[in-house]
Amino acid sequence: MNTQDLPANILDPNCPSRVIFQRIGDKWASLVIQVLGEGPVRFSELRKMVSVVTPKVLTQTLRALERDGLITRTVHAQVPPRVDYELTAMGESLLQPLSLLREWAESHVPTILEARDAYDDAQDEALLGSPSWAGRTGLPRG
Amino acid sequence: MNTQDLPANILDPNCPSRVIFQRIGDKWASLVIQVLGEGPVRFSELRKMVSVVTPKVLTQTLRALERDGLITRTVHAQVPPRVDYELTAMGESLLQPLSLLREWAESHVPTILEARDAYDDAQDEALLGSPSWAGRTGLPRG
DNA sequence: CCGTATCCTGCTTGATACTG
DNA sequence: CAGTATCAAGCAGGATACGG
Repeated sequence: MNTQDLPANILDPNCPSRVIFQRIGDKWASLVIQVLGEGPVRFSELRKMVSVVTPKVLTQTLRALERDGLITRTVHAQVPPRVDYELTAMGESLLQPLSLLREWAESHVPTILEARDAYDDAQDEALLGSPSWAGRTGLPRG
Repeated sequence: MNTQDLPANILDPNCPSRVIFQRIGDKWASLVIQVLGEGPVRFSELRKMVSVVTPKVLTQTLRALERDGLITRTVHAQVPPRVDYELTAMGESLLQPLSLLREWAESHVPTILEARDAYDDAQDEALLGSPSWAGRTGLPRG
């Protein structure tokens, strides 16, 4: 497998590479990964850190990540049950590309938000033809 | 704006950075971006390259990317209509983090697929207690 | 050629309640 | 504490048909 593969495969929805993109886009998965990037965390802690996600959804997320070999689940046989989740080596290796993406996001999100506002304004004007009425938002572009 | 922001914001589902992750996870958006990375492409070409996606869905994807300021839409007033889509500067800047992610995916996907298989096998055995029967049929739990 | 208009379906997400 | 079970809602994605 070389990295010079023709671009045809990345256009194939069946391309397994897509599974990663799915995980990234998953509402909670990427959050969990980044939290676990700082060390093992137990279930209840995870729930608290990731703004009160319901246990069902968190479990689904964790199971999916475990199935993909990105995290491990360790059950401590104790009277008060304790389960720790931790990144695997592969999971940790995902931290870097994820970080890069997060950095890109943080630095470009303001521009994106402005672009959306401008786009929506343009749509409004196109529909009405008369932008005489005062702008919706107090945020002019530029 | 430093990059040392407390990790609290990345855990907030309201954090605007999430919009990028959503786009990445979008079924067609990241594909379109990577296709457009090689130059402007017109609508029908895009449809062919990205394995026959329906026009509605492709339009949705393109509109969303345009609204975010990641691509531009250029209409050529011709007898046979011609519309070209092209990455903006910001869109191009997304190419690199995206590429990194794709490379990570391509190099780890085999391991992930193995992990999934192992996980599913373990589940089957846990349920049955007797893995004597030959390998799965490919369909876990009809 | 480049879309829009409808209608439809499955999956993701979640609220709520219950168990070892 | 760490989940599972059940039910319900919303929305992304898509099939099909039609319009500028």
